[in-house]
Amino acid sequence: MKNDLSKYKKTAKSVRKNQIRINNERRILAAAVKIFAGYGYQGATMRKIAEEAGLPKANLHYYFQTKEQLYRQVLDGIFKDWLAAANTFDKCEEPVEALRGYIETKMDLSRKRPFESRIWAEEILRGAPLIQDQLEQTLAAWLDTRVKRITDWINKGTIQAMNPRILMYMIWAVTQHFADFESQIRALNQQQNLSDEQFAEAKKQVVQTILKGIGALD
Amino acid sequence: MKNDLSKYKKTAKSVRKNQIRINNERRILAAAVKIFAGYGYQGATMRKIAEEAGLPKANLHYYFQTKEQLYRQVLDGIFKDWLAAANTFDKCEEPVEALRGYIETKMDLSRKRPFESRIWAEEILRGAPLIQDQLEQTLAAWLDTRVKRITDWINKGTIQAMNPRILMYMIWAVTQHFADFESQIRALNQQQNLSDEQFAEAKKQVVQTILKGIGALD
DNA sequence: CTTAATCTTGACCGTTCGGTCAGGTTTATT
DNA sequence: AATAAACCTGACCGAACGGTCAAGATTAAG
Repeated sequence: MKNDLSKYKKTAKSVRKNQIRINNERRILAAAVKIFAGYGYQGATMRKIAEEAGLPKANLHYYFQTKEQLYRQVLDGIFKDWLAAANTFDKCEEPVEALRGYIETKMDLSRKRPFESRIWAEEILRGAPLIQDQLEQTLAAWLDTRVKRITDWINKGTIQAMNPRILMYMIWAVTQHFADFESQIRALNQQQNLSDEQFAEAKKQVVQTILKGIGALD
Repeated sequence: MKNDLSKYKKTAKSVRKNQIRINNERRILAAAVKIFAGYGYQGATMRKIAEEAGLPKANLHYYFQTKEQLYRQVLDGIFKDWLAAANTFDKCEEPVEALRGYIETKMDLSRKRPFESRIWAEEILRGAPLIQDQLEQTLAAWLDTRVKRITDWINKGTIQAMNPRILMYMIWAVTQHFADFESQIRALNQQQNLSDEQFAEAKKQVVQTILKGIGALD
């Protein structure tokens, strides 16, 4: 009992795009993430992305008009993941639970999707030329909400007095460091990436240090 | 009673270079720091650096043969500052003193020389193509020494048991975040860079959180 | 003053970049 | 089967890149 969309020809096509388009856009975006993360926006070339995707360069321009548009779509995807990582934070009532969940989620994101973290980092490093608006509006509003929750905890005496914004900056800094500075950590770890065990230890220590540091533990 | 160097013509010239050369190399390096930090290695162009330095492009190639050599000299300068920041750490006997001094020094470095921090960050982000050797040798040895000191503190029971390397990663991550992610912090602070007061507050909270987090305070 | 060394620079070069396009092929619709 | 829409791609383009060079200007040395 499948939906009959035949009578909505054009509408259906714009909503549920051709499978060819869906597949190729996905392939190109995946290749773009890899190349942008590895070389930076300027260092990445359409040719490299095309090679990674296994498509001719001209084909990329058929699906994405310009390099900048392709880059923007990559950034948009990353931004959504960024915000979605806060679900754990919002679900929990107590600071220990909420912050532990958020830190762990951000650490897992660094581990599983380091490319995205590096693209984000480079964009910010360059002064956020393409996502400044989103930072000032969407992210600022997002942060305000969480700051209010943390302020409530402080007022209730569950955690010690502090500046909630600086706490969030610290959490972002530490968790994303394991993706963004991976090559430095590798060089300091006998040229080996952190093993799963080492990363689990790092995650535990990060949670412990921050939670204890704000007086939410012990 | 000044030294007579006239009879050491060539030697003197190679040791104490012409003032013209000294001045121009300094100008070019200062311009390079600014441009590399603002645009990244690939995004920076010799023309932009030349404009910033107020010199013709060909003149840059007279003092620095290639863009890569210029970039290498910039990186070398940053690396030295990086290591020198540990002086405070080494001078102090007690963990609270030593770590507080090191964290504060690194925070001040982020505040006063954000360009250098961003160049370093981008180099690591790209996989440290030019400084991998220095990371694996000089920085690894530097870190080993400090890890031993922290391990001593742990064995003496002055601070709680932990992985000293992860502690250092956390310190680096947080302190450098204030330089590397400055544009993000600005967007979340009513489009204003942190004031001196706000930065001082951040510095205090970072020190407090980390020291308390590792059980060195309270 | 003479001469050698150093410094300066506009013009130029080969390469690579992002992007375009015409014309062919495949897929979907009737 | 016929037509239209969507997809594919080699060849090409102007612009900008890092780098070179020859010839002139300035500085230092004897």
